[in-house]
Amino acid sequence: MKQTDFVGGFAKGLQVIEAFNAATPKLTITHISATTGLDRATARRCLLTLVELGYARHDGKHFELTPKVLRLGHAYLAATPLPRLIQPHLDALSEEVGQSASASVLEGTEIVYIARAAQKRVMSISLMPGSRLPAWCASMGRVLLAALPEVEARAILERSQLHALTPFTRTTVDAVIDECRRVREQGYAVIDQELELGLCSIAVLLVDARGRVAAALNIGASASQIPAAQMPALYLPALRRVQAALRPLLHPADIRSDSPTA
Amino acid sequence: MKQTDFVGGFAKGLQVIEAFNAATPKLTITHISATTGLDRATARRCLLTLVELGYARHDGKHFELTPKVLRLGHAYLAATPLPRLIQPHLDALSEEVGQSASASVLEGTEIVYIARAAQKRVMSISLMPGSRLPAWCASMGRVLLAALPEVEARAILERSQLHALTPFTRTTVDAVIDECRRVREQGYAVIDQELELGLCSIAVLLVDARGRVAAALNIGASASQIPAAQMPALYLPALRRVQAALRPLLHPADIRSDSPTA
DNA sequence: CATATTGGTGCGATATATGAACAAATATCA
DNA sequence: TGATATTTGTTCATATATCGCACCAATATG
Repeated sequence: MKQTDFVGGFAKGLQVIEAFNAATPKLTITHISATTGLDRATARRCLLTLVELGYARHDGKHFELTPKVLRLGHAYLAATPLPRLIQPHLDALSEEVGQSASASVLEGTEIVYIARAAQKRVMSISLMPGSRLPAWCASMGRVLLAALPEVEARAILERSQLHALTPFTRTTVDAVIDECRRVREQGYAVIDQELELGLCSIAVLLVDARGRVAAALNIGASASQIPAAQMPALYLPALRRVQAALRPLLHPADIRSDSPTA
Repeated sequence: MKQTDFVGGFAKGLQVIEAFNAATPKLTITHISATTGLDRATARRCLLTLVELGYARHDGKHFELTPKVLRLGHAYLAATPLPRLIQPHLDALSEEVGQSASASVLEGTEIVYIARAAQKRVMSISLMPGSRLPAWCASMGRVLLAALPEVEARAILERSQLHALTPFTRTTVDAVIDECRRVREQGYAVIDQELELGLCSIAVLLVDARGRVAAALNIGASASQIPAAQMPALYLPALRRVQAALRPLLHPADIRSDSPTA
């Protein structure tokens, strides 16, 4: 990439948008400047630009995003065949088994939800397209990691913060790699309350006609209701059916995002 | 706003992201240039910047967005109290009545979904946070328009393309304004297959403790299953209950986006 | 009340946008 | 098919706009 083919102001502006999150819904210029590492003057110009375009609001002191920024994320969901292709299958699957079904792709050390059909909620946070979870302790993350060459999976795990989210969480790179081997052999991953107490899930890969990984598919359930050990028997047939139905429909170009290791 | 407080490159880059949509998932430089009105050289620089940052991919010919752009839209959903406040109530409401429940805000001539709890799908398109529908023919749009001063509502309608989406669609500004008056009096809006055949819905406003409009709330159902005429009797009590539960929780600052009339 | 922090401003150095020119690829037509 | 026209992607020079710094004013903090 040539130096002259890069619009610095654009990159900085995107950084500013991403500086907003649950912990910091309303931000001051100085706060943004500190979070992004941008100069205060630059952060201010980006924020005022966002306000001018209607993507943010400013009450004189704090800035906050407006619903208009949803246009941006929605541009992906609307433009990309993959989520739209998968969604109806998720709806049907979710209704058939009476549990939530989701699809996600790997991005860096996290999985990003690209489609979801929710049933009664069992997780503490509500997931939706765009939501992110750490790959190493989510069922879809496990199958996606297992699909990578082991050195790559290991590299991603090394970059992850493997802290225990529950007493059941595997917290070492080797433990997760071992589990990924088993996942690769059996063709699915089961998570038993490693991400959140009371939650278990089962995931499989979605591959295209040429066997290339397009996304992951899962079903989540309440652990008290459906013990993890029973999940393969209960849900694997349905997951396999969706997997088979989607295989010929997935286009090779829909493959994972391969974001730079920034 | 001072000329020097605007980052042109940022604004142009955002235009480029929004140029991607369902009709045009993969775009060439020339296509983007034509859509946005930017010079080919400028469009190219923005696209290469997106690729460099991992928000887009480039196969030598076409550009397409990656799931990473979902981070941007999600920044709003994660950072703003309103959707997170409403979501659990939608989940409960949706489960109680066995139909899909959604919340949206007005943005320009459209409503933007900010939260949703889906049941079995009755619409042809799948809605999710970030999805947009024309305000004038959606139940939530009607209550939001009805809440505006009539001149403002009229101005928005004048800017809308009021074409018939079904044989039942109201297609004149005056007809919609009349309906808005009735909506304002009765405190809810019912749409009977004006947006899509077989789909009807009922909506109410969500207001904060001081009576200011925060969002709209609706329940949608299959028209063959639940005739529109029965919706108020069936669903209004539940909607009113959620409305009342949320009123003290909504903060005045969460109010609608007020995007510039660009 | 003194001090630290924040928001806003002006300016020079530097990076970007622009439109034309060129090259490569693609389409069109005899 | 082969020659020509058209479209597209890329490069370049230069006018222009942005960046980051230093500085000032206003506000918060102790």
